[in-house]
Amino acid sequence: MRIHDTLSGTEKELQPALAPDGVVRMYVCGVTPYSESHVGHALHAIVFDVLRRYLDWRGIPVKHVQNFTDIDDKLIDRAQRLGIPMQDLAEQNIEDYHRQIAAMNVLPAHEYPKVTETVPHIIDFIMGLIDKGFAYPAGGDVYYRVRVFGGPRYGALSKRDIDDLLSGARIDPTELKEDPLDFALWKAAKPGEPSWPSPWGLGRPGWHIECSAMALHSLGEQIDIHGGGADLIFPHHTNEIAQTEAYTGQAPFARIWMHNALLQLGSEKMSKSLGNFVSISEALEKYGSDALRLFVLTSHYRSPVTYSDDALEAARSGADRLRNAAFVEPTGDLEPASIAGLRERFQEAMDNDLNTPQALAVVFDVAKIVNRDRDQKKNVRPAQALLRELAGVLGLTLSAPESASQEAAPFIDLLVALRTDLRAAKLWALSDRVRDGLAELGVTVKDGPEGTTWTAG
RNA sequence: GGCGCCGUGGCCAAGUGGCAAGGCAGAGCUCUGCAAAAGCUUCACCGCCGGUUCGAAUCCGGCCGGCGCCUCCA
Repeated sequence: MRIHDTLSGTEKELQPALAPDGVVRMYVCGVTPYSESHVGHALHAIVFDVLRRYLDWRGIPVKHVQNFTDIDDKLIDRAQRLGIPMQDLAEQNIEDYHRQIAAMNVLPAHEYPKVTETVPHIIDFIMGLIDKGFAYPAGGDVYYRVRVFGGPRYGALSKRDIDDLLSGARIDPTELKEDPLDFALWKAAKPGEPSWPSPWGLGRPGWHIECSAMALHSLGEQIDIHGGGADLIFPHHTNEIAQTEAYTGQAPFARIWMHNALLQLGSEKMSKSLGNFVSISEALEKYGSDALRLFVLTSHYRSPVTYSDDALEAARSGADRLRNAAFVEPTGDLEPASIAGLRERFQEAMDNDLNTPQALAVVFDVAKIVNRDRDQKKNVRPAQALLRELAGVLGLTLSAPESASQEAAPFIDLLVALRTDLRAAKLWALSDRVRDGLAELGVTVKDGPEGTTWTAG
């Protein structure tokens, strides 16, 4: 398959994998767990989950590593304000993250490294950079020499000129940088901050070094795919390239840099620091997992999407349509309609830089065939099986609505049976009263040629 | 200021040289006691202007209108 690579600006063929075992090495930058996850993180998780599922489906083995940056300025600030240890706060939010992505049917990564568990590797990494002249200690800090790495090479990912960056460089008079462009690999501890011993005294890792160290140790010197949100292109991924390529002497660090566009809310980017976010749990409660996924996947991962209730409701209706088709009673036995070519169309779309909107169009086409076969008394099983298979690659569950309660089911069955008798007696007013009453309680009753069915939820 | 992106039917969104996928919403019909679900039919010439080409939504130039990033951020 082909995936757009941010560094070259072109689509690149994914295979063959770099590693001799043929396993695709995929490192995805995860979250800084200082607060609840929002739907922007959901989009990110869904995009890489779909890539992962698709590779699985194609039989391409993949190792997916996603980190938690659990040492961070905001984490420290917030923990201090709450009066709890930084690690406790991080763990709470990491647990929340795992819960939310599980609720979205996101497959867990194979590894979830944390900075707090990587500090020794990070220190080794920084020492290596110092040895090679790419980094220098100053005070209790250690900085990376951007200009030694090289301007054009440093600006390549973000397509910027190093001298333009200079104007935006953050200048903190307490830092002892040789050059304003240099960035911190290690920060000396301030009073009250969590810290770790190092050759440069007590301190903690800077923001970018953890990912370089984790990727190196979990996946190796060169990897196939490095992913993350588009907001990480600069400075985070830019600095990762500088660190890793300087340390290993190997280039490129990642064959494909894959970035998802950011989710917008109204016209503003949804962001934790802007405080304008919708949490994942909120969205899931309102619309459900399949609707959220459908919303994300109806646009291409590199196009920004705007979160809105209208869009989510439309997605929910679409999800209902797919689910209905998946639950059509497979009673027909005439020769089924041909589904030839649909699987290929799906694969072609996905191969083309994960074109999920086109892939979804195929899924909807399959749903249409299911419904048509049903209406024509044909065997719907082949189309239905394909529907479930392809929807599954996209991580859609198409699961039946949650039954209100198992205890209620026999009573609902009884009411529905009673209503069937009323209908047989053509007592329409009474039968409608039963249906309306059940509807108010959240139970939908449908009369079909094969009898009456009901769903709750 | 620098870099980049976008403008396709009522809404969302693919398509990036050969008569415009899909979803949601709407209309008509079919089925149905009614309803729901479903099927069939119907609904766009692609921001504006110019150019290249046998042919452009798709390439080039200009204009108008949105937006993102530029060291907190998926």
